[in-house]
Amino acid sequence: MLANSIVVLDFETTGLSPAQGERAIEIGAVKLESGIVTDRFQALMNPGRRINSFIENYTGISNRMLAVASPCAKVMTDFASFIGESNLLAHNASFDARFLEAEFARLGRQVLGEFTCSLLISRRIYQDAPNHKLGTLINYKNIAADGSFHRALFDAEMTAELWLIMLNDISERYGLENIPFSLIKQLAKTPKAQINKLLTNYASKITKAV
DNA sequence: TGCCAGGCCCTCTTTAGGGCCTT
Repeated sequence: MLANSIVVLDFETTGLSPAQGERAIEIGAVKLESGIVTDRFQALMNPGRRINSFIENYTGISNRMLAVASPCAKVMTDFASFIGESNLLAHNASFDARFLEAEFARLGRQVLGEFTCSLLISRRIYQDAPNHKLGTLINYKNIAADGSFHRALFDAEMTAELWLIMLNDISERYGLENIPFSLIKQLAKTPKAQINKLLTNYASKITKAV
């Protein structure tokens, strides 16, 4: 079903915009290879300043926890080794991509893999869902959730499970055995009204090729 | 708590506005 590997990641941060000086405070990620979780990464990181009470309440991450965490530079250096040149996935990837790029830029690094977004795919595949928040989609697809949302590793794990189910649903709906990353990239930017045509045509080409 | 930002996406659109998502 999923031929290539991908790293599913999630950041907890001090706010919404690295351009406004916000920093990462936790990174969580799982590595998927052929649809199986083969590795995990989780670390809190000290942003060098206190976080506000909203972020403490929202994430459950306290200033006391961050005071004893490694600095962002150490954690992000380790994370760069973890992801290597893997392609990347996140729920609302534009948010996580901005923070990954910003934290890497502080280290003189660049993101090597390509991002895709489970939010954009879910809006196309699950048009009847109540909304497309991660937690809502987990309930919508009856995925067991035994943990705390808004913690990085748990959200990454949930995004990965949702991702595999989305790929499976696409596979079943259109009779596809493999869904290459290139098709996912195309799917994420195709208007909703053209999704059926895109996937039907792709399935037709695959069938003819076989 | 919900504004800050930014990209996507819909519509009462495209010379724009506002909701959805992420923390």
